[in-house]
Amino acid sequence: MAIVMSGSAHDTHSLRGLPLFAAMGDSSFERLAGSIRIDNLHPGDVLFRQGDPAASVFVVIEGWVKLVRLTSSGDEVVIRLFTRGHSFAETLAVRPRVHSASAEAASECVIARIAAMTVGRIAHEKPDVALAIAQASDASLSALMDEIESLKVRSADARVAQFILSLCPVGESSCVFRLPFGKRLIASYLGVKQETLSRSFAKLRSIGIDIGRNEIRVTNTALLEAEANDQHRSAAIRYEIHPTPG
Amino acid sequence: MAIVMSGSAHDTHSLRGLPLFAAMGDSSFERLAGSIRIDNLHPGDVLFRQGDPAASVFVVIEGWVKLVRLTSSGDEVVIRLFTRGHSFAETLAVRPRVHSASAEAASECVIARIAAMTVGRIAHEKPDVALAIAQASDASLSALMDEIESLKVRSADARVAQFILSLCPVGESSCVFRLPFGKRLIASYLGVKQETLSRSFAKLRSIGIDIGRNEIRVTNTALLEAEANDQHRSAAIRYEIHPTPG
DNA sequence: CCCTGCATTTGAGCCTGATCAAATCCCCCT
DNA sequence: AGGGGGATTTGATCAGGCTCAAATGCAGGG
Repeated sequence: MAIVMSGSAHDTHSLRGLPLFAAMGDSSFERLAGSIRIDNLHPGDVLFRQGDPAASVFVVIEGWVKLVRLTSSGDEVVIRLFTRGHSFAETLAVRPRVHSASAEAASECVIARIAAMTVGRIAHEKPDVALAIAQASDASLSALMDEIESLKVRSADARVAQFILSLCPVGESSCVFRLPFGKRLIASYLGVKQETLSRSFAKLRSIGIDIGRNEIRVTNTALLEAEANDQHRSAAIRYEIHPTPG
Repeated sequence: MAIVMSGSAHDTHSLRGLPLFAAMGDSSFERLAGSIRIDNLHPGDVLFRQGDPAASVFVVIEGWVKLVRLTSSGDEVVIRLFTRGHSFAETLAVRPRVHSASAEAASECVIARIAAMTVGRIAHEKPDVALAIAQASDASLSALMDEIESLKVRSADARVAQFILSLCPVGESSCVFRLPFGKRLIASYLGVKQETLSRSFAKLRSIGIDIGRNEIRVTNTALLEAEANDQHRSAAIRYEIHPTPG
């Protein structure tokens, strides 16, 4: 389970498969590999804070990292959750800049970290590295767009269902797993209050989703999927309901 | 006003200042310059559709372009609005992919377009081009994060105020300008219904913001800013309100 | 100048999700 | 086993924003 600190051969090999690294050539990866530092983090450990100058590029190997912003009114909003394979702060390696959000471990986790300067220097020489960065940020872009779409058109219940669904292993019609982090965090990520989240969970129980303190049991993924797509209110067909008027 | 079609010297010079191009070196820009095509678009003109394979990289020179997604239930959500200087679909030049959203002119506009293959080819040789792409996508990332934050914590009224504010020229304490596009679009971008938007506008009238059919008159930017930050409900101080309990 | 069609506004009522408050439940420590 | 203390649930109520529906305003065509 635990991955050894300091890049051993085994680490290096498993990193190679993660999107950011998979997108670059062998020689680029080799050059980078020597500078990769592996860290084990505990929930709450801070990777960087909003306003800090960017110092590293990160890749999540195991566990979860939350990206949060402090609002002017003092509360924190979760912008995004990163897990296995996700990289972040990659684009900041390109040109020294300040982080526009804070990152913090949301669970026990293992992350790879490379000094931004190193990545930047190599990226300036090897286009494939720069392109890998661009590719990774494209993935982020898509993820954020999904989130925006969700926030704009889906109900809180649907977002909750969608989130649980995203935690289920793909292809399984039923599954049991544990929540990787607290419900407080889930609520903030989904943009709802904790009480609302709790009530949402309660509703899900009626379609065979059982949410305990730390454990989730899904008996039928298909039902969950339907819920995530807002079945019930707003039937899909809205236009063409008028019998030819003229 | 109109910029000449087909890259004349003048075009090239003005393009150079736009973020995407400003971030690359002279020689890279020169190579790209020959492949830039300038297009004049009318509202509704489609640049690409969700699902299309990416063919070009775009930069808005003048006017507005909307990035929209079709939801499973058939209605369209505006994900983002691009205007002067914004580039999009840059990251797709890196590795041929499919667009995850559609882009369409939201007003009369002028855009620069470069074949994705050309950009991709050059980016593979010249790191500064790849880096310029990464930088541009970082800007997009920030913008999307702003939007997410806004959707999660701000009220509809605050978002509306914020939007109007974003249209005001910076540094002016009062201004008059016209809406670049319809209110229907604004509503969808802000994630509210048209009726709600209309009522929001009505409220703004009480603080000196007059919204006509096409024209907006702002008498005091500061008031607008306060509104955008959700002044009134939820006063900033929430903690430490208990007189020492023990 | 009137008419028609569309965009926007306004009204009334409802529903989702927030708020405030209290009750439980768990985990962990002693 | 007993007792915190935080996390979660539940209840009651409120309000922001949506829905349905109708009125009004504006622009182009005849």
